[in-house]
Amino acid sequence: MPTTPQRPDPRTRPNPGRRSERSRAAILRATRELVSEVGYPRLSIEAIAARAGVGKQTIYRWWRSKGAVVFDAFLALSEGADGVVLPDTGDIEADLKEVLRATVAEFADPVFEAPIRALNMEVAGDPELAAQYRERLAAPVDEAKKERLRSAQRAGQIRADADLDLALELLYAPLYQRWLLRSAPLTPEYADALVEHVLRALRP
Amino acid sequence: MPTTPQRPDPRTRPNPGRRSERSRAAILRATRELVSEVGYPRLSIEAIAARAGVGKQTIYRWWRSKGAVVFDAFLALSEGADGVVLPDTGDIEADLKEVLRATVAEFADPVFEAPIRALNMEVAGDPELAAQYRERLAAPVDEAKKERLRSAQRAGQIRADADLDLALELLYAPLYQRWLLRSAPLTPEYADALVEHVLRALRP
Amino acid sequence: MPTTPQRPDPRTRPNPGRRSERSRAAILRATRELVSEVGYPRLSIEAIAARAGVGKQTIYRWWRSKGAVVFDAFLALSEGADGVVLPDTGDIEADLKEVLRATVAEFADPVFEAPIRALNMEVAGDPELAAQYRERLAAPVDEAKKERLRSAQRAGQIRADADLDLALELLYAPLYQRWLLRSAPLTPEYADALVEHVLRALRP
Amino acid sequence: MPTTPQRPDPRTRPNPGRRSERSRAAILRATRELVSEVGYPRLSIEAIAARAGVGKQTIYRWWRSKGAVVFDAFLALSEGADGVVLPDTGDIEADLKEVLRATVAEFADPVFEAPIRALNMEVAGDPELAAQYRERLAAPVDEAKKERLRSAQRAGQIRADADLDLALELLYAPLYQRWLLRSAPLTPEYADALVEHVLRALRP
DNA sequence: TGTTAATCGAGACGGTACGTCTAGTCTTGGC
DNA sequence: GCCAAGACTAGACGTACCGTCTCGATTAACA
Repeated sequence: MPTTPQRPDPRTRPNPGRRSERSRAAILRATRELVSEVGYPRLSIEAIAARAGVGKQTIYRWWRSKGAVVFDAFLALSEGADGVVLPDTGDIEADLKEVLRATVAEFADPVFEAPIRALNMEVAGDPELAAQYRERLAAPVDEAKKERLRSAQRAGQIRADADLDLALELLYAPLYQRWLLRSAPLTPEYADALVEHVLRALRP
Repeated sequence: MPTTPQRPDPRTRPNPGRRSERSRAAILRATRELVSEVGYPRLSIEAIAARAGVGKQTIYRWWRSKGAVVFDAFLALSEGADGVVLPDTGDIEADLKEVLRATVAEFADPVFEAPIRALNMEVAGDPELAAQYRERLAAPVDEAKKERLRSAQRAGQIRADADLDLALELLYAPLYQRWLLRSAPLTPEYADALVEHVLRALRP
Repeated sequence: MPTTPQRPDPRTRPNPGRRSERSRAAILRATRELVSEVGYPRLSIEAIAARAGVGKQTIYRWWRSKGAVVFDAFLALSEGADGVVLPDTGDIEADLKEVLRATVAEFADPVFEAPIRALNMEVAGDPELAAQYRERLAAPVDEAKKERLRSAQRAGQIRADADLDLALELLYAPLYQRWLLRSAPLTPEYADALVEHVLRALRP
Repeated sequence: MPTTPQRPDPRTRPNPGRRSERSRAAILRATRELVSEVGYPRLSIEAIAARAGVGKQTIYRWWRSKGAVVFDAFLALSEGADGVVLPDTGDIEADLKEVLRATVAEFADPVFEAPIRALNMEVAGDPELAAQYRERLAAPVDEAKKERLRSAQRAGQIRADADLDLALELLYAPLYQRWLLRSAPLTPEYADALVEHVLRALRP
């Protein structure tokens, strides 16, 4: 599904039916492959076009920048995960530890690591992409997380007046920072400690 | 002071006295100017060399990459701030709020914002630079912050067994993340709320 | 008209109609100007591209080397002189003296001298260029000269079994050598003496 | 022995005894090796200095240009051949054929061919070197050749009033031209034909 | 014999140009 | 009118050398 302004929505698409779905898929696929192979900074539009068997203009026609292509390429992967729901065993601490440990594992997996890092670097430098990132990737996941926290509020495990946005940041930002800047090792124990500290701040 | 492997320490420097201090200073100065003028992604080694009145080889001789030059350029600025000491009024909450509000203000200042963002993007993508970053920029400041937290521990305002590294991350990572990804506005009130929440987790 | 292997013939041209005639002409024109201004050894592809308002790649795309560009630049000048015919008054000695005196004059003219010398130095060092030189520049002129010698044979002024290739060399090589190595002054009298000696060797 | 203006003569040498003969020999030796290995156009002063274990300045101090070094390097080889004498069996035709066949063989030997060609290209482009070339390399050999022709004059095999300089050019220039421009194959038969034609022009 | 000044190896310096790569635009011809 | 293909201008990349300029460290002549 389209992401960039040029093609923001399948229903609004300028020339419906004229765009080659074949080319679009080939471009995104080539982009994913190349990011894995050479890394984001060495990725070039030339190489994408060549790999995809596509004219460069076809890329420039539909995407604003290299970052936008990469964004779409990996957005396409996470799409379909729309109905994200976090586990809810009734024990918020156990559930959060599980989720954060999963995140730690994801960050450790080089297959995911490279493109996610690329995406984050690009997002850091491009406010427009950042907005896309929030709307299309972060927001749905964050909403699911907040829903789990609300459930904990109803269960009396978290203060009723807690700022859930801040709570999410307290939970995820330290992990994110360690990963992005490689400032310290990311371990399951770290995830646990993080959850324990944050819950201490959130309990009634 | 030197940062890159090629010139790791003035005392260990390969050919002491042979390197032109004049050129080194001109390069770092030109780099700072150009980052401000055109931004990091549009910064080129060619332009730095031209602006500094220096041969390109002189840059390649002493720095590994564009990122390394930028790093040194801004490192040189923060140097001299070696003996960082945080305010200590005896009230850890008030002191932390002041410090975090100052950080928020710094991130809001476009003069600092652009190069720091550039540096962070570069550090995110280059493990070697990341190590330099931790050692030379982050470590001294973090140590000062931890010293203030230790003082609070002695005053009984923070638990004696608290993990201070984690405490620092809880305080700063959410702020860092909001700034880097522009995921939400950075306000003094946010800084206050952050401090309040984190202290709740750390109190005895 | 094309010279280099990459574009050997307008009819065989790889992508007919794709190459920019405008750029090609600008490049050859700029080359001629620059050879005159700074001389061949100081001629650079960078400068040609800049003067022609052309990307460097456009030069590298269609020519193998600086020498090849220079070759084409001056080949383009002599083209059109395809139907060279030497004077034929019936007196072979007078006619040859006239032609060799003209060659002497040409070598003395600094406007022609510089590029021809550049071309000869390049041809001396590059067998491929040398082949082009023979085919496209030397051959037609040599053929015209041999035709005049054949006419003299028919008139009984030159032996019927004379080796005309050798005859040409005897006539022109001494002149060429004096010019190239500047081993002695080139004068009209020298041209006359040369003709007289060579004809003595060729007469029946 | 010195060649360039900076060191024109051992007796006039500015600081007699100060110059390192060791360095001079190493430079010329390295130059010969490198010309053979990479060819003249790819020869660089940097490489010569590195190979010779010499500072670049030591080369620039004593030679005007790359061409001057190469010139000296190969001049040193032919020196000692001062007292060149051509064979004199009494039969000028046989003797000249032998000498020209030897020249043809020399031009065919790749060991000699490469540096001589390099030297000729350089001499063609540098009038000052050309003068050196004439004085130090060509003159002695030409004098020996003319001496043989004079002997033939005395023997009545060549006209007494023949211009011997022109005679030499008629003999050697065609051969030189064929070799330099690779305009036709150089064979012993060609040498013979050349001698026969030229002698026909010179006989009484 | 010790002084002193030129030469030496070494290599950093400001530069120019190389030949390659990519950006982003434009043009052609096929579908 | 989109598409693949690829030529175009533009300009940065990182490398190779240029010729000049310090640096000490020899080193040879003179004092």
